[in-house]
Amino acid sequence: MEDSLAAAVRAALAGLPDLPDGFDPAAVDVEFQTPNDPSHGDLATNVALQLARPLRRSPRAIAEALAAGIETDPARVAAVEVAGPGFLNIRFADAHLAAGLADVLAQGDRYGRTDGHADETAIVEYVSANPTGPLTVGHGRNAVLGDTIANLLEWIGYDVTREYYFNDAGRQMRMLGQSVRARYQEALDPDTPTKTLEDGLVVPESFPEDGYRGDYIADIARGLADQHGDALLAEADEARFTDAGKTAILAEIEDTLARLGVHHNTQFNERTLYQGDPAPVWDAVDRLRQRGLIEDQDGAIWFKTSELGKTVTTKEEGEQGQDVVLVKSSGEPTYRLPDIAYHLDKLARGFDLVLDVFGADHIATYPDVVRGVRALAGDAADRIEVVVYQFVTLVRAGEPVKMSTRKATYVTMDDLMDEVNAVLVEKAREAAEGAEPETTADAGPDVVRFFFLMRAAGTHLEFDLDLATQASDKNPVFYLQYAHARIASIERKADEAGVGGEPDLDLLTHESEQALTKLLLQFPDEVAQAAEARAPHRLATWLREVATAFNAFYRDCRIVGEADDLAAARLALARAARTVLGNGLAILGLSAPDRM
RNA sequence: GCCCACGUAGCUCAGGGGAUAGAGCAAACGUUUCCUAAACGUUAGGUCGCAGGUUCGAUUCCUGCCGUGGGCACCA
Repeated sequence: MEDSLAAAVRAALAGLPDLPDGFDPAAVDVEFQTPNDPSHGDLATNVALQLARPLRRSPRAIAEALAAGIETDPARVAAVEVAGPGFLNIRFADAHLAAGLADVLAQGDRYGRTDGHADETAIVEYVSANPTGPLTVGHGRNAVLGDTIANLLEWIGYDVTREYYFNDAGRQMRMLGQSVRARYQEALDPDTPTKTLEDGLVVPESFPEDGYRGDYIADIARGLADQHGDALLAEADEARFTDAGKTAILAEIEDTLARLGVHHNTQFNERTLYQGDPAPVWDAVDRLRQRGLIEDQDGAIWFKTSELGKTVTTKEEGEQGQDVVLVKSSGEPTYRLPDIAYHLDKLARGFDLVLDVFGADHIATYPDVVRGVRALAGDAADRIEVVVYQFVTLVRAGEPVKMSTRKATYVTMDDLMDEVNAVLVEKAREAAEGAEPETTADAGPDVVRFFFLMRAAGTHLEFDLDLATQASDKNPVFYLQYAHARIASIERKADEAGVGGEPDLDLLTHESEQALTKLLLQFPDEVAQAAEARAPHRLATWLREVATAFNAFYRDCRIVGEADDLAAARLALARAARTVLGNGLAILGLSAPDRM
């Protein structure tokens, strides 16, 4: 619709007399917006205001000439009006709305999909939590964002691969193994000598200074003790313990993600980057070296990012170039090297879009990785894109909870979902006056998902546990779901009453009917915009408008009990609204209940 | 100190070069003989952090300052 209107505007422009030399009407970018004020029509363009200077004419005069010269399809456009300083306001014809509505119903659960990126592939990397502990609230925001962005990309045509990258090499994994091993010794022999850490925690003497302190470590160790007795004490290194820890923790993470409705197609193990001949990481180093971007110093391997424009500014020395370490003098790579190799791998797999979702703590690190990739893969590095989200601050009893997996001061996603769900079940029980409530579904995931999705990724998210659980029945997710359930209920009632048959959509002339219809027709555009911006919260915000518009329609227009033809038309509109709400909820990864 | 993000109603947040800046919660008052009241309506609430700049037009873009959070290791 907007494309054809833009073409019509350009055609009208071309027909204007006395155009200045060198002015190309075909090159004018005609943009439309939906006015906030319905009296300004259904679509508006400010093209006349923008052309005032190049055409050296008043915007109002341009707008009037365009309005007079534009040719539009009377079946779709009812009026083109000039307003204000020179806006061109376009009003849809009723037939356009009826045709659009029929299209919604025909497409059903595919309505909203567009093919702007058909034949393109994308890989979205998200969660990628190291298997050193349970999934925390911070990981949860990553998981939900990544999963939903992947959904959005699919809806605009991408063939999407959802990947989980495991940092299963390096120091953290060794630390995990040593932590498990220490707890294993303790499990076998309660008299194992202990020490007290800074924060007062009493641990076995062999427990590493910054080991992982959560109870789950002791649980895993106890499992090993039960299964193997003291046979593992003779193990030369901690590999066996690392493995046991990793396996157990991954299984737990998988369960939590499944509960959240988050899935991946592929896993990528960091370890594989060190395997093969040549191993991808060392191959990357060699190739960087060939380009003169490597310098060996103090036994470490440096990446000469200074030659690629990286600078650091200090008060004493001003601005100067800065290099970064790829491999420490210990022989152990920093995160940068495997990350470079990993992204090269993703590009080599041929993806058109390589999207990473990660927390604000990575904000300063990815440019180094991209520099490395660009040095070796050239402009293909442009396909790499990053969605950075700010951390979730958890507030409990008015106090911020500082989260650290290692120190075991964290709230897990499961805890959070359990807590939310428990409160909801309790409320449902009260509402049912002591009887068992009808619904027993786990509401935790929907509430938590929506909470994470309703805000822009880049904003700090304060999650007040007390408030979130206390006010959880006010959570806007229920507003959307309730509207969906309400429509489903109406459809059941209408069915019983025998409402149906081929609807005559031209009967939908009520203000509330038209307002709702216009909103529903925006859905594909809203999805596409949210997807292009990698911004799920836009869809979440917009869906609320749909629910509100439906509630207004519900208030003003009855279905069951009205004349047959009108009832059938309204039922069709209600069904279209349920289609949009249902599809929107599906993209956000939320359930769309038929009753509540 | 340097880098990044954010600063919009009492609170939590949308919006974004354009016409009168929005929503939810909280506050006050209403709506149920009728398809789900988890709903709907009305009222009240604003110097869009501050100061410059660009522009026909800035809350939106740019610069500086202030505030908040995060990052600035041969940690990831």
